[in-house]
Amino acid sequence: MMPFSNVLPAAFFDREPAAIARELVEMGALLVEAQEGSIVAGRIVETEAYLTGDPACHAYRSRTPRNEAMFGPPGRAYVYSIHRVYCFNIVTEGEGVASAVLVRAVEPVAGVERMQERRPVAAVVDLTRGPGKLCQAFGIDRETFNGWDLTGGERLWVASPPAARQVPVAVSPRIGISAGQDLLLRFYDPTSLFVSRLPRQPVP
DNA sequence: GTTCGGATTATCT
DNA sequence: GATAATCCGAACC
Repeated sequence: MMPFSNVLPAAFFDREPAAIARELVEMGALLVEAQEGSIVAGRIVETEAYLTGDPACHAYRSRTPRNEAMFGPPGRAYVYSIHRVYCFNIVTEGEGVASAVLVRAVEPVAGVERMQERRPVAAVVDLTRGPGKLCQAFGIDRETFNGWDLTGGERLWVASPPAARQVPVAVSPRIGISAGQDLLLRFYDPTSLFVSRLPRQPVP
């Protein structure tokens, strides 16, 4: 049996995105990329939710070719490029509702050598700590994977872990946005070395 | 057609 | 922590 085959179904993603973002970290969900002869997997340790009516959401202003995938059914991928880098999101809620969960970091579980082929860096921690980095390590690009059905268990999917677990979850504002900074929609495992940024120090 | 800015990263101090 | 790199997409004219 193929490892990491407990594929999360569309129903899991047909819910409010903040709850999904939190649960993916809490349950230790796995992001899996497989082709013949190779498999790459990582535990999701950092996510952000982007909601409808949220000024930081790409679909806040209007429906455009760029954000089209976010309006699709739950459990699809929304991949976009920024500063010449790809970011990977999972579309949430029903078709026609534009919301998503951004996966910002994973902790490698399998296929480190394959990741290093795609992203030659000295330190393993630099393979997948950050949204652009993990896309490179997993071979995720917009052309192939924007709109990809992640619930089919083919090529790229999200799985629940082989053994149930409860990961601690910390909450903070989202990273790198100018609007919606007051919302606490970033979720991460505070014990993971693969989280992209430590919490900002409180301002006195 | 032109302008503007970004859900980042690498590299510098 | 600060900043340059760098280019695509969206908005506006």
